[in-house]
Amino acid sequence: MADVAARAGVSLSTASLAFSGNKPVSPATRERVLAAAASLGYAGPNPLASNLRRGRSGVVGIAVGRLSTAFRDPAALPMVDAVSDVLDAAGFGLLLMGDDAEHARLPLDAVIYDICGRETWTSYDDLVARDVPMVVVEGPAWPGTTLIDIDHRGGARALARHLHDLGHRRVATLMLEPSHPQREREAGLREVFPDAEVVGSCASDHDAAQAIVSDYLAAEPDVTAIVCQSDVQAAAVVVEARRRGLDVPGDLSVGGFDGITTPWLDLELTTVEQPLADKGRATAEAVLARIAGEPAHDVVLPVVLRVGGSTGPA
Amino acid sequence: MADVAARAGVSLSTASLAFSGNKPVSPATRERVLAAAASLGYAGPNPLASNLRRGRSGVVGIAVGRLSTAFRDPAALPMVDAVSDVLDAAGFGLLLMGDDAEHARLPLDAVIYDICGRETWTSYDDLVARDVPMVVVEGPAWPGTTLIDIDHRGGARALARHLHDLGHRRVATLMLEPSHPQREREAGLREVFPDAEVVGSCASDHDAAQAIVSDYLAAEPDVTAIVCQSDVQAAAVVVEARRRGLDVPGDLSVGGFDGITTPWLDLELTTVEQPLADKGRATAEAVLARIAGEPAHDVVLPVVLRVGGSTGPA
DNA sequence: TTGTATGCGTTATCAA
DNA sequence: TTGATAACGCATACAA
Repeated sequence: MADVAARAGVSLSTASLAFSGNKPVSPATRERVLAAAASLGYAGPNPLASNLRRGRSGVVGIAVGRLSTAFRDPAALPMVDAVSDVLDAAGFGLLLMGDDAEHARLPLDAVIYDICGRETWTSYDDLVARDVPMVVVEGPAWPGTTLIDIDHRGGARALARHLHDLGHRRVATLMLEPSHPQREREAGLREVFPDAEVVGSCASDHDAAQAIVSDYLAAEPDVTAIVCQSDVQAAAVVVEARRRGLDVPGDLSVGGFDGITTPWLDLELTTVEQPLADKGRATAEAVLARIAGEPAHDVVLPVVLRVGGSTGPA
Repeated sequence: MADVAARAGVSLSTASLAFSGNKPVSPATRERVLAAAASLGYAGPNPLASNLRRGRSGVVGIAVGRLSTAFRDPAALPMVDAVSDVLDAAGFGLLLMGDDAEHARLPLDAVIYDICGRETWTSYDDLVARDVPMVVVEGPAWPGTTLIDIDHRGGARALARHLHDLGHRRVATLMLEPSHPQREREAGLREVFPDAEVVGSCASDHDAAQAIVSDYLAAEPDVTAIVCQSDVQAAAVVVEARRRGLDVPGDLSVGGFDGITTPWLDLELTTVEQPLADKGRATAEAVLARIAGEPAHDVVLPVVLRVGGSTGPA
């Protein structure tokens, strides 16, 4: 930049201003600086130096674990997309993080924990030590973090009531791995069906869910409905039930969670629809606030029951 | 770090070495430095300063466009996962890039273009100007980039021959949007079926594919097989064919591309399996080589035909 | 194995 | 609107 400034006949600081626009520069000077840059093949301020001086990298980490696990469930995508949109607009980029502490050496302005069923993250302590702002999606909230959550319990309760209204009394549930969302949803379910049987628990993965529910249905259980904790699980239950000759919802009602579309099924799932994009936007806004040093309040977003064709009278 | 060094009674450079391990430091000194750091709450070298000094950020961009588009097709995930694994092990992180030029201000050591059907990226010129190494996945290769590709044409040809061997003569193809992979695959198909009819073209998305093929089948075309350019498309064709009362593969054979699993179908697709993880690893290795200033050679990976239950005698 | 000295390329402060 | 100057926090060449 010094060369560019010299070539343009201005000082280094003026050249810097011409690029950053942080203070007014006369159009003529700016023009000369840009021309000098072009003729010297200078592509603009070096991001590394700029980062050091400004104390900011423009990089926000998002901890999702393994991609093929995190994004196997389509419900994860719209949320991350929304985060990305908001951060992009503010000039920040999203860096994918696994859960190893090596990331401590990366220049992160903030970190998002998109919990995905995890309970702990080994990088937490490191980030606290470095004063890196953290935003946690779907809890649990740790000290110093901002929490963006949805109303798991209320959603689960609404779905349970819907089934109860349809006359169901013997209900089972296919759970996610132990986590804050799972515990909250189970609590909501048990407000209506205290004795709901547990089918099993697995990630939000078609194969895993189908295998578990296959074993369960083979034992010819005495239930009229299965409540799942994700639509991917619910779709797997529908597929498996049919494979066993059961009619859905005639013989078995199936409930989901998330509100994604399942185009490969010929019915729409009854599900608890969560505002995925809103969740992402709220997350990104909390991140930006924390980076700016402003306080960020926790958020709990509402969900709505969407009745489809996978549930019917008991 | 100066404070830590003072506290430990060593020089700044020794403290630096104690943290980086780039030169030998006596265990005793190192111990004292680390203890001093702990007692002062110093979490290790500031990444921003370290980055400037070393001329490297540890951040590698990956341009995939919109996440919910790029990762809607499960085939994209294992590849990115493999990239992430290799880069992680080398201390690099993956930053998701859309296609806007704002990313020019981010500290990127290299950029991966995971083409996903795109032909152009607006950030290319900027990155060239900044001398940022670029690796392009599935072409076309631009000047200065390293190309990691698969044998699209050979795979498509093998699938076409398989159908020809089964007696098929009237074959149609459902294409991806215009792109290097699509053109190569079409060329492979036409080596065997020069007159293959075009069903249409769309992204690798279930809904889009099903809509297109629905219109096509409604016209009761005179074909015995449909070759798709992704397994997601192929699954959609199977679903739609059955919805119309056609037996697969009795009335219609369907071929795919990618080699993913489709657990919600009760048959395995006949498909061209590509080495997704190998592709990711090769990509990451090319990135690391280019960052290290070493030459990186282009790569073309082989594919294999995997015969499943979606194709049968004409 | 440790210490001294220098500069990485900016941006911000302040004065002109 | 512009210019002089001082950090930003570290890693390395070199000398000891």
